Amino acid sequence: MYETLKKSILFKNFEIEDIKSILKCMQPRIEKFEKNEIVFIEDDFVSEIGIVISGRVCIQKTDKDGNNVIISEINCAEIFAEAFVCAGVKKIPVSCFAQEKSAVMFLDYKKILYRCSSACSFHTALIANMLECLSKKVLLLNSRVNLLSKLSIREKLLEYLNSIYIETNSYYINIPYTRQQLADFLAVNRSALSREISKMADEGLIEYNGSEFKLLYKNLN
Amino acid sequence: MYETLKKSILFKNFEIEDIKSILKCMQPRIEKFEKNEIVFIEDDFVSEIGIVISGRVCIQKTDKDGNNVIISEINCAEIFAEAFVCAGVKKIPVSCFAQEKSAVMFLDYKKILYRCSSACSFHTALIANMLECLSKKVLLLNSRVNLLSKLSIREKLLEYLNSIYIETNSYYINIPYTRQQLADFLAVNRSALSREISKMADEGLIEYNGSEFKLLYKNLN
DNA sequence: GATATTCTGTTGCGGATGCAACAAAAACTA
DNA sequence: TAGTTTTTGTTGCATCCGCAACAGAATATC
Repeated sequence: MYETLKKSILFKNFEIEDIKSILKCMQPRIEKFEKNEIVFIEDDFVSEIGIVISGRVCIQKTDKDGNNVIISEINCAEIFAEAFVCAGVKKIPVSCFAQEKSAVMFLDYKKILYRCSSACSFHTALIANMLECLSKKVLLLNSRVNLLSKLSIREKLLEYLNSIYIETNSYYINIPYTRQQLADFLAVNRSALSREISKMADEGLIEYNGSEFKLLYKNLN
Repeated sequence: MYETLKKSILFKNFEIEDIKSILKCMQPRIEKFEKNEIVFIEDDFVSEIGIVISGRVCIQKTDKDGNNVIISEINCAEIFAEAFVCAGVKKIPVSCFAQEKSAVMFLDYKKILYRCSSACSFHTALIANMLECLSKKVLLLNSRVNLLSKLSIREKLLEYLNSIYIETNSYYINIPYTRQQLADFLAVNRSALSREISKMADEGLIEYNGSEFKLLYKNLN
């Protein structure tokens, strides 16, 4: 667990021993979730920051027509709910589900922000890391806005695949979503997405098999 | 100017005298812009946080097909570019234009983050405010993702008008955008937006005149 | 105040996509 | 393994919306 925490941005530049003593002071709550289990749901009162210790969770929102949107995927060592807690929002406007069997550590945000006697020396570094977390989340959401503002399903999908390509630098992409989830992420209809994917395969832009994609158009230029 | 700064979240809980001494230490750069003038443009090297002293600027992005998206509007006393600077992004992936005649103060982010001899006592409070700025921006972008994930122009527009209604608690809404800008904000085609707006007026949902809207559906329930 | 420019609404057209229904494939369960 | 459930791809239909073109209104420029 400490190895995972050490990888998280929140504990960047901390040694495992440091993390241990900070946690001793913060008295985090650790909770385990089965696949598809609710971590929290819209309108819950959330006052703690979540850190994924193992597994993977997903932030999403369902509107009154039943349309579901995946806002972001939170992987191991990543943190979530920090912006709402940090901004003092009580009733959280999104839901969170475990995508697979997961463990989550919850930290009281106030204990990060305000000095306590023993964690005092780590305090400043923790806050600097918190700034980094938040600003990275802003960047993530910026790219999300960028994707969602594309007009066609094809453009959205290419934008998404491209972002993974840039991250991994590989033509072979394995996405962490089912078709329905991918549709929810791109904010499009599932069957229309399937249709577009197979059309793109017909045109020789991509090859695919379930959640595995190969980018062919990347070879062209 | 100091009155404006005092209103900004970054200088929350500061007295004007405090702000003056902080600024003396930070040596900000103040620049003036005419309407539609470029504040910065995509791929510029940006290392300073912007605060709008007067007027209004707009963060947007144009893709390779020439489609323009308005990411956010930055009003007087609000700050911008902070997330990119804070996250250490050098080449900024968005552009910024003055929406009207404006003045912008640019602050070196490092001088906020790292203590200097004279501003030392204000340092902690500044960073706490910075956290608030960033978390509020995350919330803003979250609602933006929520809006853009709506399927139809009508839903997007209603989502937008509703958010303003909640903010102002008034049926009478005056939006800060031209039609083209509203279309860019909702990520839809301008003429299709105009069509939908007049259709909604035909159906008695709204009344409008240019950028003035009256919500009629709000009276129904 | 005259002219030029920009903004807005309107409309026809065609294509993209949401939706529903269904069948095949895959994954899960007992 | 057999049966059940979930996931995925396919297709027809209807409609929404992007696009282009244009005209009138509003605004800016001189």
